[in-house]
Parts: sequence; C-alpha cells; structure tokens
Amino acid sequence: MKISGTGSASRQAATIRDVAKDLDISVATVSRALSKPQMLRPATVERVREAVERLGYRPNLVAKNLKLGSSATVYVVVPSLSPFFLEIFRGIECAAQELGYSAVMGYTDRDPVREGEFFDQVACGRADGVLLVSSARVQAPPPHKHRLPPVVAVLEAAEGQDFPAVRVDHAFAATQATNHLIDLGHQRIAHITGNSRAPMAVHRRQGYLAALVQAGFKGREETCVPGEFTVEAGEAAMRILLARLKPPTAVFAANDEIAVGAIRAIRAAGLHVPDDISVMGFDDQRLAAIYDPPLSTIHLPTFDLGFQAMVKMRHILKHEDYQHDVVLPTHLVQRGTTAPPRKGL
Amino acid sequence: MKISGTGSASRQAATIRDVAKDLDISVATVSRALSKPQMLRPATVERVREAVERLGYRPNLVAKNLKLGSSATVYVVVPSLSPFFLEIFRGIECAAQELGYSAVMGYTDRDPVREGEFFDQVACGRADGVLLVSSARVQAPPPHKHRLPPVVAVLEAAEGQDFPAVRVDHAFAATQATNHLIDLGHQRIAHITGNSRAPMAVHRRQGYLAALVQAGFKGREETCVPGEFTVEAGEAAMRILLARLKPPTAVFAANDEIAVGAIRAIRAAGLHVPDDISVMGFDDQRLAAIYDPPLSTIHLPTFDLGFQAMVKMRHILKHEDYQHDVVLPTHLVQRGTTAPPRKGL
DNA sequence: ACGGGGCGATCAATCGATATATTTCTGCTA
DNA sequence: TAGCAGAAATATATCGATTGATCGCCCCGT
Repeated sequence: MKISGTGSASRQAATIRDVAKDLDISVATVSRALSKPQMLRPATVERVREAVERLGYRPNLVAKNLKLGSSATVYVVVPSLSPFFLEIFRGIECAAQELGYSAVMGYTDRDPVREGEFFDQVACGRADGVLLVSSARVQAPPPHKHRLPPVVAVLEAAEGQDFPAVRVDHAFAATQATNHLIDLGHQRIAHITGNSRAPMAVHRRQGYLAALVQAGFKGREETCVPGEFTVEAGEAAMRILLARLKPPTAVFAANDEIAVGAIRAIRAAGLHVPDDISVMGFDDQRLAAIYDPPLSTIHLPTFDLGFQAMVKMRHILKHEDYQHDVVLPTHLVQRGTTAPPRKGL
Repeated sequence: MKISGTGSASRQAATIRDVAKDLDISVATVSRALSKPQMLRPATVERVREAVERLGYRPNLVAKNLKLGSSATVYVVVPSLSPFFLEIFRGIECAAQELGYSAVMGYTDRDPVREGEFFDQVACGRADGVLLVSSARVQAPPPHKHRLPPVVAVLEAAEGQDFPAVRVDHAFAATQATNHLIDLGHQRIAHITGNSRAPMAVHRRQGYLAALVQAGFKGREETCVPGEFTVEAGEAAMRILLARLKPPTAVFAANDEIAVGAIRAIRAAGLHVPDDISVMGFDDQRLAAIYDPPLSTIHLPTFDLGFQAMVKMRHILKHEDYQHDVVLPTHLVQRGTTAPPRKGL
C-alpha cells in the first residue's frame, strides 16, 4: 500500500458544451458539425473541427447511446473461454469491426441463469443483440414478458428456440468422420462424446451412430461420455475404452482436445497411433495441425461461422432481409492419426 | 434472402416511468425502492418489487452510466487474440465478476493507433479504465490533452509510461530458463526470440544473454529473431539454426508456441528431442502440458496476473491505496524436452 | 418597399435513471 | 387541539448528446 497514483485529478473530459462555449455557438451546431456537416457552412464546420481538436473533445458514447437507443454493440455468449470459441469470436469481431460494431465476449459455463443475464444486458440497453455460440438450452418461455432481443445462433441451432442461425451440420460431419474410419477398414469404432449438455455433442453422436447403422454395423454401444470437451476428460474416457475386453481399433473423438487426451492415454498404455489405434478428431482447432502426430479431423470454418453470424446480425438490426438458417460446409482433413487397422485384429 | 424474423416488434422494454405510472407513484420512489430500500416503507418496496417483476422491468444501464458517470466496465487490451492472452483475460474476468465489473476484451495487433482507440473509448465514457496487457509502446505524450484514464499494465510494464503494473520479471525468468540448460551441461545454447515489438521479447532475450555472460560464456550471437510468437515462426527460425555449421545442442524459445515450432523443425530434420537437442519453452501455456513430449518451460501465473490486475484496477477506481508495481513469481517446470547433451558433442 | 424562400444556426424537448431539495404525511407530545 | 419532528414520497434538475421545430437574416423578385 503505497503511492496513490493519479490522486484525484478530475476525470472530466471536455463535453460538447465546452466546445460550444469555447466558440460561443450552440451545442446543436457543434453536434451537427460533427454528424451532418453538409447542413452547415463549411467555415463553421472548420471552426468546430479545430476547437474539437484543440480541446481534445470526444463525444460521450454513453450519452449518444441513450439518446439513440442503440449501442452499436453485440454480446457474444460462449459456454466457456476456450481457444475454439476464441476463433469464432475472432471472426465475429472482425466483421463487427468492418460494420462499425463492437463485440463483447462473455461466458456462461452453460449456466442458463448466466445466459439469461446476457439477455438482460441487452434489455438494459448495453447491447443491441446477442450472438449465442453453442448455447445451452435457452429457457423456452423467456423469463420475463419483455420480448427477446435479436439473437443469432452460431455454430449450432439453439435448442427449443427458432433463432436465426449460422451453423454447421454436426451430425453430417460426424458421419463423414465415422465413414472415414469405416472406409479405412475399421470394425470396432468407438466414440467419445463431449459435454452432453451441449446439443452439438448429441448431434455428433447421432451422426456417428447413423454412419454405423448405414454401414450395416449393429449399433453396438461403443460410446463413452466424458462430460467435458477437454484433454483430461478424453484421457479418462480412453482409459475406460482400453480396459474393455476388446478395445476399439479406432476412436472418433467429439473434438480435438478429447482426441489429444485419447492419444495420450493410448500412448500411456504402450500403444501407438495410428498403428494400433486410429484417432479421429473434430473441429480442426489450431492444436490439431501442430500436434505430433497431427490430427486427422473434421474442419469447421470457425472464422467464417463468426463472421457470417455477425453480418446476419447486422441485417437483423437494420431490419433487412436475411436467410434464416445458414449451414456452412465442413470437410475431412486427413493427417497423421488415422490409418487402416492392423491386420489380424 | 427470405423471412424477416421478428419483423418490427417495438424493442421498447419497460422503463422506470412505466413502473411508476403503473403504481401511480413517482419515478423517484421506484428508483429508491430499488437502490435504497431502507429509506422506504417496506410495503411500498414490496409493491414496487411486484410491479417490476410483473412488467419485466430492467433498469437501463446506459442511462444509469450516464447519470453516474461510470460504467462499471473495464477494457482489456491485448495485442492479439491468442489462448495465452485468453488465460490472462480469464483471470481478469473472474475478478471483475466478483467485484461487480464487466471486462471487455479488445485487441490491437500491436498497432498504437488501435491502442489509442481504446483509450478513447474510456474518454467516451464506455469504460472506467484500461488493462493494458503486454502493450506495444504507448505514445508517451498522450495524443490529446485530455488526461489518460486509469491504466494498469499487465504481464509487463508499459514502455515509456509509469503505469501501475502487475507483471513478472521476464528477464529473470529467462535467466532461470537458460541456467536450467546450462546446468544440464549444454554449451551451445541458442535463443529464439519473439516479436521484437513486444518489450517482453526483448527482456527475455536480455535475461538469456545475462545467463550466458554470468556462466562465463562468450555472449556469442546465437539468437534468432522470428518476429512472431507463433509455431510457424518458431519452425522457420529453428530451420535456420539447424542449417548452421555447428547447430546448438539446446534451444530456449521465447514462448511455448515457438518451442513447438522448433520441435517440429528438429523432427523434420530427423533429430530427436531431447536426445539430440533440448528445447525450453516459456509461459507454460496449456499446450505445453499436453504436447508430446510435454514441454519443459517457465510457468507464468497467467490467471493470477489477470486477477490481481483487476483487483488493483478496482483500488485505483475507488481511489484506494495500492502498490504501484507488483511482481509475481515464476518457476521452472521441467518436463520432457530438456536433457543433458549427447556425450561427445 | 414589402413579402417570401432558403440557408444557417438556435431552442428546447428528449432518452432513462439518479439525487438533491422540497413537500406531504405521520404520529406524538404539551 | 395545536405544534412539530421525523419519516415517506414527490418534484425537478441533471448527466451529454441528438433532433425536430423555430427563428433570424440575407437576398431577390415584383
């Protein structure tokens, strides 16, 4: 406890009134000079510009928001602060920048209550809309009677609500992933799912099962549910699979982190990837490309997902037309963790 | 271009006036019932509570901010949107939550202009302060005459400004890292630096050089400057080092990503880590623990750095005393990428 | 010389909430 | 019953900007 920095220097910046007073004109004129210069005599505009510069005046955005009833800000609600969601946020932020909005990120731990808080923020005038990334289920009947703010679902459709969405087809992509393993000749293919509170974890599992059925496998229950999209959870789940009488020859993990965890467990058991067991990831996070060995995975257009979601949000905010549901393509990326099964297994 | 979602439903939520009108009392009473209930008759407070609930009223924070002149929000300015900075942000966000603030993240690409924009945001009343994470150099004389907002430097001191800081001693930590390699018996220790526009990259290099000098090495120029804190840059830099006549037997990378890049390059050259070449990381990002092999590195208390910075910011905002400069400890984490050099090298 | 027509600038209401100053309402004492 | 203290509620100015309505002025036509 030492020096008290700036002390109490009045944090008061120059207001529009100061500028007006300085030039001995009205605040309205100053405001107009700044927002609609063509309505004023050029000489006046210039005088205002000079004074603004000289006094270091910055319009108070809070006041502006209050008056205009919009904040040019959107909230990006993610279930957790992870690199994966960060990538999506990056796309959103990039589009926001271009369109003159700011994007603010908040996370919810998949807690519906905390999710609700963000909607309140909008109701409070702090933001104009919400980009809901991989939402937990939004309470179907909104808690209060005030109508829901503009919402765009990103990455997956929100459960129980028909929000406009920019997403991918998780089930189809999971089928792609599983088919890849089937095509390689695998017979015992397990799946490690993600957090079951995330609808996309469910959809990925459905896609996996669909692929098995389609290929004529008895949809045996080879699935492991770790409850988290993390390395640690993947590791634990894989250990369980390895302890089985006949361990799988291939594993499809619900995301790349889980895949990495699985690989660690496999190696810890003295086995090799992909020679002994193939591992398929999902998401194509940065991690997938740089891991050793690099992960075979399903590429998700994270940046675009975010970017397009923000563009759509702008359309909604401006009351322009937009496409309700946009599904972006995914594709298989084969790298070093998948191969045909060992012969004789 | 299809359905126009909600159409034009008036987005007008209930205001304090609506509540007052509903109960036929004054807005002042409603405001008091919500903020200072003890000043009112309990029965009145209860009636207000009920009406608030029934109408779904939420106080407009924008209006509140305007009136109160504070936003209970801080901006977190990071040079880039990376998992590393995300960790720090997580700490900030956690403290902010506890203290009743919101934290907003923005990034600058180390562009002083964009950095300035965030300061403007504060001048505009959007935020009460700025947490500057690993800043580029802040323009020493603030661009406009309006005084600087409250600032806390995080991770490293801001160059050219004496902002309060919560940071680590990068040079010392780098010396720790280098000494570890020296203690293992390495004689040719190279260093791959990070972005030279980041002061911390410079400090880490200084710490590295200091360790060499201290150990009696001729401070030969074994350094590589890739200009980025990324895997790709690390990979390229390592290739350059490997192309030398006498490649190093150990490499100290300025962060974990660079270290991973270096490992990839080493493996691509048919060599092994740590048998042929030891690699030392820095930061102890999540990646370091899960990579294969797991990285030896210097642990940085990222979460705490953020958390404590936010706590300090609160003190500043409340005009309470605080310690100007806080230096958090770092420590060596030895994992699987460092070992004694091959004999006979 | 008088009455538009326009342009340029100003007045004043407004956004929604807070807080100070003030008024109204209690209840209690003399 | 009058008087008054203290509690409870109200009226209103305010935060800083925007904007529709209004005003003043200059110029021009008739």
